[in-house]
Amino acid sequence: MHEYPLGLMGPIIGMSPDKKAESPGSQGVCGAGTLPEAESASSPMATSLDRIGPAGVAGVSRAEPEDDELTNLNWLHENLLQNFTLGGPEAQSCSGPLFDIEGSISSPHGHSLSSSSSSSVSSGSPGSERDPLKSKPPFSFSLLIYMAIEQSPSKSLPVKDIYGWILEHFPYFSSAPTGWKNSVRHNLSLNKCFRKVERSLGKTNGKGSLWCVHPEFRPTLMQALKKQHFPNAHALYTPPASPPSASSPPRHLFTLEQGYSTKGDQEGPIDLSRRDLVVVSRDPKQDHTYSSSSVSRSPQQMPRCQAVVSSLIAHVEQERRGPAHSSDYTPWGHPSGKRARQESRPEVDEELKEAAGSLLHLAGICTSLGASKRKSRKLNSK
DNA sequence: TTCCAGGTAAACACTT
DNA sequence: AAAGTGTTTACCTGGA
Repeated sequence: MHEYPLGLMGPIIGMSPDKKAESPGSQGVCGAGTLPEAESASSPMATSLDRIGPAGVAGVSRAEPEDDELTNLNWLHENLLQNFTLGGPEAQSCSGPLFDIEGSISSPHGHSLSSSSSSSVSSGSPGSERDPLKSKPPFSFSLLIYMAIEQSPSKSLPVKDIYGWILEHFPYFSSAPTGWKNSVRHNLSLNKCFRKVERSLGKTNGKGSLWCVHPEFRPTLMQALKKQHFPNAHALYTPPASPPSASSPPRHLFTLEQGYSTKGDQEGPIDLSRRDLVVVSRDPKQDHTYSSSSVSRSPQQMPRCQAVVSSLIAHVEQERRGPAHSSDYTPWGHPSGKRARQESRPEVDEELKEAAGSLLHLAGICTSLGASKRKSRKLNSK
């Protein structure tokens, strides 16, 4: 019917207002299953999520392993790390302390990210106009939430912790009007990618539920992340295949509907056509577009974003490739971790390959998009 | 011009 | 009662 220009962002935010109607069991699933706060990561829960693929499996060919070289992810990490360094000293200083390769935050509460990056970028001038940390994050709220949840050990976070993660990693929000929290909650509620799981009884510390990422949307979110992460890579990216045409169904739609992208889908050109890097508002109080898909990164911020995103990618990859044990989980505890891995690994590999490819392209790209269109328009209109 | 994604604000209900 | 949380609706903007 229509194509999602983003390739995936379409469905990320509630594509339709009535997500309950679209996924009838979705709420019930989460409602039925409780996620022990501490054990959520290792306690598979019976769920029908992995069976209720919104569109079934018709017409989708499952990914098949490609050549070993491409699916071998060792080179990816090398590439990722190497490319981080291309961003200059900041890249190293940022990517290092942010997360270890497994994606764990090196230290809770702002020390790892905020302080280290601040020292390397802002030179101790908080709120400085040139401080990329105070810049508007180049990610949509969906992706911010996704990153927050993915980075959590239990793959689930209460809203409050999501706030905290965002604040920690994007100090921009610390000085932004509080409306962004509303946006976060709005996203959680509306976005099909996120699911609510109840805290286990007896552990009802704090309000609200835990939120986690719908496993089926993980690839989608991951790809969206990369897309927003390397939106400019299209400048140098030469699609190996013919560009999507109106006659061809949107691949990402398959990806979304399936929950798992296929090799064929992923093998196609990454939709890097999205040029949503327009502006970075330096002053969150002036620009109320807290986060955005229409934001450009300052050159200083790029390595930082790469670090965050790429460590997340590495984190996910690590998880899915790690030794099979009971903690091979999804927040909903897919009944068969083995099966889930079998299905998702090729896909993840594919994504990682794409990410690496994007990074390679990015290596030669110096983000230098023009000034804000949106903001100026906004300001003018106000 | 239209459609859609995303952001924002607000209202409301519920829970702690 | 207050604050936090979750849901829903509406509107706006920008991009395709």
